[in-house]
Amino acid sequence: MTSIDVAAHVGMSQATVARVFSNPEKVAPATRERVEAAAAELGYVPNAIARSLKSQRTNIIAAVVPSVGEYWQSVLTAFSKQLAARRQQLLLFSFSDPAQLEHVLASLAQYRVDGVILASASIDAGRLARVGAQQLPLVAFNQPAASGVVPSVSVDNTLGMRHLAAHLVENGARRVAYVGGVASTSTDQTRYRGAAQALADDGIACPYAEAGGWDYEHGYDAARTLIEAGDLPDAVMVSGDELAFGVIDAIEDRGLRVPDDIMVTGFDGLPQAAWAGYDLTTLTQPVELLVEQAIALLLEPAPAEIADIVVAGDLRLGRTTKSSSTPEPSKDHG
Amino acid sequence: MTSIDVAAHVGMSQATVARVFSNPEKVAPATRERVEAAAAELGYVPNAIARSLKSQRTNIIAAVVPSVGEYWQSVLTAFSKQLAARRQQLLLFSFSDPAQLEHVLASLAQYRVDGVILASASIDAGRLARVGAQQLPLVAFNQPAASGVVPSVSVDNTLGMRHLAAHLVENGARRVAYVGGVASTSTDQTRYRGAAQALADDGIACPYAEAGGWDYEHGYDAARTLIEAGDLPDAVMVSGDELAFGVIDAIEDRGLRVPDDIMVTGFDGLPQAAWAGYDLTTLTQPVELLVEQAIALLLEPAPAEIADIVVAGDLRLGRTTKSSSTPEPSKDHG
DNA sequence: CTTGACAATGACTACGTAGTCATCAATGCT
DNA sequence: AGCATTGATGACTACGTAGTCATTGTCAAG
Repeated sequence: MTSIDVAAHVGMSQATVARVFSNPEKVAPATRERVEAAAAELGYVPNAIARSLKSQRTNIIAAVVPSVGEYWQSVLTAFSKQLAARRQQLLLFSFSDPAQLEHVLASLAQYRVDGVILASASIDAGRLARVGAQQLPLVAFNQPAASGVVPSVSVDNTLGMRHLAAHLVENGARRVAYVGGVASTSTDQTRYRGAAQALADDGIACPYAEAGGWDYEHGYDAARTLIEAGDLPDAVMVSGDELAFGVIDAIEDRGLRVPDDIMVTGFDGLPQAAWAGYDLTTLTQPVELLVEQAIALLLEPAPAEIADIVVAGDLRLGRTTKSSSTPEPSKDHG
Repeated sequence: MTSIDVAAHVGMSQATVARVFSNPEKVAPATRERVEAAAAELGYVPNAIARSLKSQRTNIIAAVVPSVGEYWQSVLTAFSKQLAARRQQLLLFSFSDPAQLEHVLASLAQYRVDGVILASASIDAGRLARVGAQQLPLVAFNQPAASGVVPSVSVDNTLGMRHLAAHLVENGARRVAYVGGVASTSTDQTRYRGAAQALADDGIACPYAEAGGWDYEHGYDAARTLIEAGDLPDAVMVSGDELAFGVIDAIEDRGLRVPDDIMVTGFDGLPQAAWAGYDLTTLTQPVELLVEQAIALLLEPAPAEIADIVVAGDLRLGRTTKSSSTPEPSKDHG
């Protein structure tokens, strides 16, 4: 079924049929109705492939997203929703191993998408620059390393961790440990920096331990190692919520209590953080807002210089830290 | 950059350049190398849009998936991975409200995708039939209602619930309540049927309570209502894992213990079910296998009759039910 | 009644590729 | 040497649409 078939059916030219679907206001109402009726009858639907070839716009945005992790899944959902509202489709390129990225980016290039969202902690600046050198609109999502190299949108990792650290110190933390995800990622680095700096202001050290991944299991294992090493901290700051869930479960499986023995903070603000079973103190990322900014950066005419949008998150207070309303009797001063 | 530009650059015809990228074995090695070198130099990448128009194959599979829910996210991930392995791309159409489906399916029709995966509990048979009437390959994923109407792949809901019910009865359950997700969905109906039938075989009733949704909050609220009504069961069977997490937290928030006071079973086998914090007894869906079957159904030549693949899941025993190794002293017989 | 303006429509073409067929050279065979 | 076979390549075209330009018809102003 093509526009030519419909045209033949109503005895008009293909051009008129095409106009009915692309510029309806340029067609006489009576004509339009006849064409629409015929199209419905014949089951004609415009071919987006052909339209894309002619118009050089696909109305498709590609998202390059890690295939694992609760956080990325929620981001993906937000993108899919907001793009749908803008009549754009989402072509998904997921990868589980950074090594696959080359291949993913190669196959991505074939589809002449209108823009690309690059969301992964594990792309280095060099590769980013190479991708950015191509013509197509691009935005890096939550990748501090991309700042200044390609247009990017991120939550303020450092500020967020500062808030969490301040909250911990206010509520009695004196010995703090940090559990990172993957030390080589800029996300991990900026988050740790925020935590370490804020704690240093209060004269508190913040030893870093790398979990080696961002998932529950890595968090669980890292916490177990930490506990077995003895010399327990009174608070653990964790680089991500999913890791933090593992940390909490490991602590409680060892018979210790959260927050009484050890306080725990996360980062991301996953839906699960609000679940009663965890009720995690964390930094909630304004995902909808971040996504909105990212899409705007892609679809609206780009500014002259490379945009670098950084948005602050919100502190979420849960049961995994003591609340200031029931302050711990402090040891050294009122 | 087009194949014509590359052809001009090496002084050959466009046809030869195109062949290098589509049928390399039909081009002399020397020629191929020259073309490839020129393409790399000029940054030429074949245009998938044009190729699709010409070849009438897009190498794109559309997935219509609800935008909410842990379960669907894991399914989506599996599809994206396995399709990538088959050199297919995934065009994502997500929707949060069944009312959006009409619009989603309409915009889906414009992209001449090679196949469609329809994954949602909330599509009725009538609509399914209408979609199936179109020409394009289609497979319904985990939608019992689709059975016989369109090709479909599902986990065996009824059998799975039978296993769970048997496990409960073996371990002392005598009064069982059922918490469903959305009663009007075929998924909910087939699951409840399995539970009710298996329990009826042992002379146990299984009153159904509808949570009204599939997420944590609905599970929490449903369990709270159940508890407040008094007359507590000794086991609750829940239609989905995410619901079950809410049920567990609600039970424990009321000071009751799982499994000692009330046992809980889920369904799906989400990653979180294995988390130490919940360690849920559930029916693990073989998602990778289901997805593999679904893709095969799409990409391989369809059989004459409408395929209806049903795969059994695996029972996962967690701490939310008592284990038969420590049997409860039975009340009426050995 | 003529002319200019404008609305509605049609003829034509380009978008970039891949498949069909034709052409031509080189090879193997009798 | 003559001929069939094979391999490599080029010319050409179709895929389905949307934009450009030309054509036709209508109407109002002069």
